[in-house]
Amino acid sequence: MRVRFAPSPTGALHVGGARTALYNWLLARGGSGTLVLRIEDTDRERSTPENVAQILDALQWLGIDFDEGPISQVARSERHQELLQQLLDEGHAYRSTATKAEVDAFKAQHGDHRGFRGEDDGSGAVRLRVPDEGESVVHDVIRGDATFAHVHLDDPVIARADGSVLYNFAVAVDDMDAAITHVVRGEDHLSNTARQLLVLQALGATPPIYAHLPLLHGADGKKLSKRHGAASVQEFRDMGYLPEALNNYLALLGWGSEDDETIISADELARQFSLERVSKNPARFDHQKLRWINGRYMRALALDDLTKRLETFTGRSGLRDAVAISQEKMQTLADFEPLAGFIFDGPADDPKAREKWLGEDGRAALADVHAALESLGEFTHANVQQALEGVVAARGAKPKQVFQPVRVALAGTAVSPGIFETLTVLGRAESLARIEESLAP
RNA sequence: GCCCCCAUGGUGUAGCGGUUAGCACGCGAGGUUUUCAUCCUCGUAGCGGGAGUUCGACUCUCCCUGGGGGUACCA
Repeated sequence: MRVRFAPSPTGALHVGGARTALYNWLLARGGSGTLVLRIEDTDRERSTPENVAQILDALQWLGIDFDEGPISQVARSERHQELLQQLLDEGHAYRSTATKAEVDAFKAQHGDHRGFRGEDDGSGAVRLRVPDEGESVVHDVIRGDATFAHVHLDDPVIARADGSVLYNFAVAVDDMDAAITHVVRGEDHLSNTARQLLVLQALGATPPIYAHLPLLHGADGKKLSKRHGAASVQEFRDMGYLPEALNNYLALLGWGSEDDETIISADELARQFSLERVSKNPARFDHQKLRWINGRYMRALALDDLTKRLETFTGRSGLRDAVAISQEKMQTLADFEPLAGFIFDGPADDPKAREKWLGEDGRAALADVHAALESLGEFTHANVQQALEGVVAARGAKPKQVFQPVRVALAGTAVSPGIFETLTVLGRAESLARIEESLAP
């Protein structure tokens, strides 16, 4: 099996593209297949080296590696010219100067049920001759057969007037030359497949097996874009998602395992994945579920691993202790700063929290805590806990009446990791200093 | 306009002629709990509509409706 992922470098890698890449990768890794990466850069206007770099970066971050490539499509233009000339020589294609307006006029004249057929003008763009009779059938592993009657198809332009080839031609040729056995791509290419089949046929080549994946939509059912919070892989990375979580979520968007597992490792996915089980309907991207899955992965990570990722994500260092007491409270890497940033930056400023918990009673409790901690022996979790619980008992208060003022004194907010853990991580001196700060008039 | 594809709760999916329509997220109610989370329990909600085929349709066929894609000298 030889599969390929062929992104167009006209922008960052979209999560839809990431899923396509993932499915191809799973296919290759699940069997003993080969994954080829090809950059579809025939659109010289919109393709940029920066975008290529960005796509490569996104794939690497996701852990999607390839066996061959990246192959630049324009780098193969000599081969494209050769085959283009062959089609011209054999009469499968012709040069036409017909403009869009002329094509429209032709169709208006012949009615809606007649595709455009041009004359050989000897110059202009190259169009592929589509037979009037017959039909092209896309045998799709996921959808079954999709039949396209030739009468409805216009003779497609396969090369510009300057001779540079267009997508539908280049793709067919490159897949053929790379001996691709399975073309797995988005459903937006299904209609184009009929044209590619025609190119392949003119070339006398045997078409690969096709599988068109359902498209990804935003929560509103519209095309997924930045408007929906995030669309590119980099954006998800910046939002604090883990690549393995994103992969896991993406795999499940449009594919269901036979059992009902939700958290599935890449290895297991590769083992189970099959095109036959890919869903036919478009899927809406659900950020909440991604968050939940991400949280699961965050909690399952070894402390050192999570620490490393958070240090990379935040640009901080020495996070281990703070991470240890925050791990089970985070769903994304981005949750760390608001939850535990106070440990390094000092208390946050939350007037409402102070007002609510540092009133007369709160400050009295805080004073008791200060005294208890000051005279405490070793400043360990167990001792700290005992001390605070002692204050609760002595004051005849509810735990929260003592703990929350302490929390606000330390964190500046009413939310933080466990209070005993936080005190322990902060250490006696820092803890007392912050409490004194809150006690000061 | 024309061509193609799709249709199970709010979301992602399982189901592949006979099921109390399963699982997960979300949501709701409880429990655990020092906040927030986590965790546990229970609950909520679905086969778009209409004709057929069949003893029997979520499942097969057709139509409608809805959604999506294509129709570029973009990919």
